[in-house]
Amino acid sequence: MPAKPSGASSRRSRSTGAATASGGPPLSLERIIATAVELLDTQGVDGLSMRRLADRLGAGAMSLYWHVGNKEEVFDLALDAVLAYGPPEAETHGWRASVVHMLEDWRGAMLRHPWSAALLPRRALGPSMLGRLELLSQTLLRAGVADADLNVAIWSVWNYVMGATITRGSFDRSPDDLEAAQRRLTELGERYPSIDRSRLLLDSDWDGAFKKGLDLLLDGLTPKR
Amino acid sequence: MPAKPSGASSRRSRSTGAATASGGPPLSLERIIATAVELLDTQGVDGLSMRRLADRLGAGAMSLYWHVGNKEEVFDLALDAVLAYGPPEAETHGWRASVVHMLEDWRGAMLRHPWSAALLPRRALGPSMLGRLELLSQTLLRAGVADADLNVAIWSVWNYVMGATITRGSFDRSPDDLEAAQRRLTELGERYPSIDRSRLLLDSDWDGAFKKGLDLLLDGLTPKR
DNA sequence: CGACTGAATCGTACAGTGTACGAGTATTGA
DNA sequence: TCAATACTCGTACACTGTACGATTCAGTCG
Repeated sequence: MPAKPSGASSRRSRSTGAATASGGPPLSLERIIATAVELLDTQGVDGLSMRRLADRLGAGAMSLYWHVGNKEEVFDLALDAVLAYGPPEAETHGWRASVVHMLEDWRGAMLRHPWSAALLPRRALGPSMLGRLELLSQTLLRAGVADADLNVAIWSVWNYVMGATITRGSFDRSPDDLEAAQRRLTELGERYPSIDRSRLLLDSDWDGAFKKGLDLLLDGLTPKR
Repeated sequence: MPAKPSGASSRRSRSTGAATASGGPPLSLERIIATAVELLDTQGVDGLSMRRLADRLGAGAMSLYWHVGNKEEVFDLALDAVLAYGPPEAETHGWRASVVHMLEDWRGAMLRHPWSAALLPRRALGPSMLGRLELLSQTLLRAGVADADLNVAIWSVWNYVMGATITRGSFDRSPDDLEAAQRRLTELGERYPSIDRSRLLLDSDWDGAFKKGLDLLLDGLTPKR
């Protein structure tokens, strides 16, 4: 029985060259995850199957299991890859700017990869998310948040970003779909007059609302001086 | 080719009696959905398969498809059943109380059925949710929110409830799991000192934080007098 | 009574899924 | 040259959603 790396160490195929005997470049964790992200981006969560993933890599389905323990691990790694964060080299001015930068980058990443927002809460926190939380935690402390209030503050921010992004992502369907939904609403106008009239499903400045709400939230969470 | 009801009309089995020939009560949309909710509650989203559902109903798998178009419809109907809302008969005092009541009821329902929170953003809005949104909309208008601010206000509240509930639900795993996660964090203490020290993954007064944040949010959204 | 109709149930079959198992191959080190 | 290691992959199994068609049953009409 061979020793699967799966969780740790080796796995890098030094220079085996040779490729997969059918010409393509050799398998590797990096390539697998990159292709998985591609597939997820184009086909959605249900579009990712081990066989399709392997096909796209020019490999047999079972070959993936040398590099990866199971499908869930593919999700975890893809999620973590997409959520990686390197803070900007240019020194940011003040704690507030660095918090806002990280959060908007986070949100941006989830919107670029719409499957990620819905997946994130269902998987354990990976290194990328832990790193972001650590940064957030340190920055809030630096901003003067008391130890006792820290957890509440962190989760408030987390909840805000997740809620806003998941919702927005779910309304990112084609305009046709939305129009259809709104039309259905109008047909039942007697039942839902108010949300029909306000065109709730159609007119929403998501990005503006996000920034505004975030400012308010940060104001409320940090000590007023 | 028989005419499937699936979306409309008939479907009620008048008094066919006879049952399923194997004794159980006859199939019906109500029974199917009720059993689906049971299954989802006990086995989670992945635990619901058409065959298992049919087994539990003492029926053949394909019999379900007389009452339901496909599996997605089962999800939609289960979700809607679980999220139904009848406002309290006792007249509530003021708009604020009625908003808070509806939102806490909503949150309570999602926490009682943990699969629902993660599912809700991925499905179209059903009658129950539309009804809740309509109520929210009318109440906010009554509270003095301007037409132009209405959509932003509604979505802010929605985002808040969704974010808080999805996150809390995802941390509702067994205490053992959480302990393990925290221990892993401590092992990597050098990497994540701050969130390790604050025991972010363990100590969180979700319910208290929810109520507090909601109050703040409503304060910010409604016009100050 | 028999013929007919439509509602409802269900068995079989098919394409697709994740992955356990074990055989196969290529590359390395002794 | 031999053995170990790293890696690939074919086959098989249990399970999924559901298309299709046969079957059963209740009720109505002639």
